[in-house]
Amino acid sequence: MGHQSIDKMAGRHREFDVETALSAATEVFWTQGYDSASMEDLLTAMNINKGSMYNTFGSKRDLFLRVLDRFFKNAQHDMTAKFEAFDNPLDGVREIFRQVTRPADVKDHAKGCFLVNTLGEMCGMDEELATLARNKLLEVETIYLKYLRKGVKNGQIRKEASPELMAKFLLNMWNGMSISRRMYSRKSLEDLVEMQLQLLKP
Amino acid sequence: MGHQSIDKMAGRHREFDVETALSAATEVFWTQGYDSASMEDLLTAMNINKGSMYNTFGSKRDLFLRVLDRFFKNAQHDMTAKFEAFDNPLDGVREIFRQVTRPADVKDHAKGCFLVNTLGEMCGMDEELATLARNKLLEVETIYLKYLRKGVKNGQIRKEASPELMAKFLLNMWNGMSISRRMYSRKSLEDLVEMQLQLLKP
DNA sequence: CCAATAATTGACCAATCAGTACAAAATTAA
DNA sequence: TTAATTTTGTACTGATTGGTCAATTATTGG
Repeated sequence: MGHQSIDKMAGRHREFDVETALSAATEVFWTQGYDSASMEDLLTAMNINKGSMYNTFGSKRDLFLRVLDRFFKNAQHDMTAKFEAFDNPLDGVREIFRQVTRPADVKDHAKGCFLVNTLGEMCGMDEELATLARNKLLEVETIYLKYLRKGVKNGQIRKEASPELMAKFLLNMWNGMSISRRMYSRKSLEDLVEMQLQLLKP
Repeated sequence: MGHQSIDKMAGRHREFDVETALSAATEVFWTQGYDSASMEDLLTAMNINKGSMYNTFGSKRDLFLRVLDRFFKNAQHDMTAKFEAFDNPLDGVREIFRQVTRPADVKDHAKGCFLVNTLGEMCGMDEELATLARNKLLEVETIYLKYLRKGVKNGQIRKEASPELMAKFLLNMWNGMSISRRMYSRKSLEDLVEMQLQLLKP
């Protein structure tokens, strides 16, 4: 069966690029959610046929798992890169939340955060998928924690509050903004970020 | 056709209580979301037949509109009552967020906030329903604003920040906690509330 | 008692859902 | 060239979707 490397393998070659297809599928799942995204929507976006999809990915659910995993790994890298680009973790946080206040495409506001959406859709419905999304969000929290600790040491982050709680606070802020961006102007979102960041300053 | 008062009306009487049925439908829509809630799920919970439902409410969508409206009016009353029960608006806010940190039923954590869920599910998919949920959340914001202003006058709320921004902040906090309650312990949620409430204190 | 009206019931409907089956096409190893 | 293997394309499947319809039942006013 499928999922093999292309070299030294008998049989017809795959005609589509898996990464490109996963990227297209991500867009569909992200904008529509898991349930509302139909196989027809997905196949049209991925520009492949049913046979190719089931042969390569297994099922709609398996495709979603691949998409979710790939999305998270990218997010993890982006986030870490943003923290590493600044000496002060506060600036890293600002840069991360710039995705929310000033997204590349204005349409991104309606999409929100893919992990938050998935947790919201699946919690109480499909605990396996909910747990997957929840654990990835908790990994985001541990990234916050790492750089907050560094900032506390350097006197850039207040040391009166525990880094653990401040990390949870940042994730809660992210969760909130993932919803609030669907209702507020850029100015309000920016004001909201700066106001809340006060809680991290020494 | 239907929707009439019971007195002075020819024809068979309705055998079910509309409020009870709406309450049951609310539970289904709240836990499953609009799309995932099937007519079968709804009819089972409401304990009525298809004909009765379509005769009384019109369609799945119309039923949802009734449910959403009824839910919001109840929430509006509860919220106002909680603010009115305390002299200090900070205590009103604490009482409102107690729904999140200490819900009547632990299962409520998975349900989150019905308005937040609806905005999340519908934004980018069904703008009419999204706008409905968004506007109701914005009405929640104006309730916060009213009592924050009162608190500023009484010296209970800090006057350095604008009440408008603080109201947005509270709604953002609500949005965030509606997601975060699906991943954090009661203790963490309570710490999160108290930490963030610092931003409102004089 | 009868006509009008309205709620209930369950059978029915077309559309859509995720998923399968299988033949045709393309590729490698022998 | 041939056998083995894999991908592709499409027709098909059974289940479920929201919604309709008409017969039945219950009620009111005349």
